[in-house]
Amino acid sequence: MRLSKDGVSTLRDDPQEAELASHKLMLRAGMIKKLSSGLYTFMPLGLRVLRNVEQIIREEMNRAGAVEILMPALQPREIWDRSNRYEVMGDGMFKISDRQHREMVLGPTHEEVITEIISNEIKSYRQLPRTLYQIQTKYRDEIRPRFGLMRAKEFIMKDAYSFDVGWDEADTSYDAMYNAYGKIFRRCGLRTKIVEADTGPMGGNRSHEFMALADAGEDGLLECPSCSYAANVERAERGAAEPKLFPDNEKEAEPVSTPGMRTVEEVSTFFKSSPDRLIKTLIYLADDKPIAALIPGDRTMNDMKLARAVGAETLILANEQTVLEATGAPVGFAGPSGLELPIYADMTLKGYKGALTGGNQADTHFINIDLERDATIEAFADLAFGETGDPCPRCNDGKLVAMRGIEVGHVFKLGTKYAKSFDATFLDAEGKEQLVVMGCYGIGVSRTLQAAVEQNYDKHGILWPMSLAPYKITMLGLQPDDEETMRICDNIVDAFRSSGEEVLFDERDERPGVKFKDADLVGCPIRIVVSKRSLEKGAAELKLRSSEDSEFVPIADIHERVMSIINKEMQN
RNA sequence: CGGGGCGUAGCGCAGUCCGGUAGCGCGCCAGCUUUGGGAGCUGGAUGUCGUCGGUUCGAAUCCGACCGCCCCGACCA
Repeated sequence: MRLSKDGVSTLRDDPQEAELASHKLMLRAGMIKKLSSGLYTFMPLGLRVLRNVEQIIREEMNRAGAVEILMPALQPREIWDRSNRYEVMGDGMFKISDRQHREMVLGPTHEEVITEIISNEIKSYRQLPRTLYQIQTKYRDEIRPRFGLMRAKEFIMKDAYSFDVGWDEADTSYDAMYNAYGKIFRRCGLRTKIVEADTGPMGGNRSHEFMALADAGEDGLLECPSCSYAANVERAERGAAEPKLFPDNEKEAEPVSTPGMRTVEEVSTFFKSSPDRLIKTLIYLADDKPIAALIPGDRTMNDMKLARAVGAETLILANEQTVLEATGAPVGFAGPSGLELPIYADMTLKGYKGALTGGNQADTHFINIDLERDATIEAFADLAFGETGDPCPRCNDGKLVAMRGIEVGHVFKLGTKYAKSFDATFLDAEGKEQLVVMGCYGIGVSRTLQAAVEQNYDKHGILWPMSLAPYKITMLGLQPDDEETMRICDNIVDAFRSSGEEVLFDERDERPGVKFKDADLVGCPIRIVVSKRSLEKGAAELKLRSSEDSEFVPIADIHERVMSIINKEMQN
């Protein structure tokens, strides 16, 4: 590809719209262009990277025994009614209608379609197991699209679906995908962690997320360095901690006037105490009934954990009015002592003595609270988000470490949820009708691309892994006016082409500095410079994007030399 | 949905407070010089100042509504 006429345009300044390094770089390098919030065009270079990710996925999916198909993005409403997800997905789906006023949705995912198709297709246990996949555009009406390709309204996804005769057999299919995912992300040059995850609205009983590690990631995860435990922070358990005793822990509880002291910060400053000495009391509506939930003042409540502990279908934080009715005090002064509500306390509060709580009365807090002496606790449970330093739930000596990641893949064991909705059954060896057991497996293809940038850049631009680079080789011809230089460049390009490698050839009438800057920005891993200076030595200059050093290689050797670098790199 | 910020040339921005008919840098076009890390000089083109309405002799600037983009998010017990 010749740079002078293919319309690749780079930007010198960071676009105002972008915040994340990867987002800025993709825009600056001309890989993507925004049409509107959450909607992006893949420009020539970006599209080539996307195709490389897709190709890696196809190879590993096929190797794992999955078969590619392509389903419609546009789907009739009825199949979403059958699985009961038209309501569940709610505003997360784009809903449209055709000219007959028939209601349709733009598919955010394809469990419904695949199960509908497969329910007619599969009749006998002899046809199982099967795993089908597609690479396709998905549509989700995100609450807040952000960070370019990271969270878009329209994005490219690889989704796979497995069908098995039973639950144990489904684990085999699950493991095959799990292993394939590991290979895919490794080949994409990503550093990932595999974490236990919640199944959420998908349903099912086993689930892992593949997280590309990045400080800018939207997801939190916790890992134990001593054992293999790793989980999404939404789900991560914590090991038991030592009970906390604060000063004056044998004294009687006593009300103290705390005018206007509502926040943890205000109260702990007022009492010259650490925030964890204050027991935060939050009022929730659990299935429309008020409950209280307690956590240490320095912790954050995990609503999902609380809902599970309470056994509630719906859980929302109470509004000011409800708090006033339930506690007799305005927001900021709730406490467990004397509270006539079911009280759920975080497990770390067990044995808390000498603590501070709200007084259930305006401008009042209690000191010297012994939680189990001064309040009636319905249950102690793991309610708060885990944090760095919390004990590992699986091993004795481990301390959890928090990190952030980008969710690039997610695998679910679904079970029979969709099979039931779509009557997807087969006859087993005894001639009995059985429900197929399903799994589903997603990779954010376009997100993976951006995650790769987020993990591989420096102050000059992108450093593409060899496997994803839009072109593995970029060649700069520094004297485009010089016939001899151009002839040699063309020969080099032709030689690589006959080896199957297209070269990004910068033959623009630009000064050398511009070409160097753009080459660094675009981030092709191998750079060849052909110039008068190099030709005096009968050589081309070879430099890797990842290295500071360059060397002159005789023109006659450059092809072989570069191909060996590529081949070596691509084997990893 | 709530809170905050921003919309002025392809990109990055000034001008808005205090109304007088639009500017800077980069990029683009032409010419000359230059040619290994975002060149210099000269000349030039490019704008419904987000949209609609209002106030005014006069609006990028003041007022109102709307639209778009970005960031944060029940922060509170």
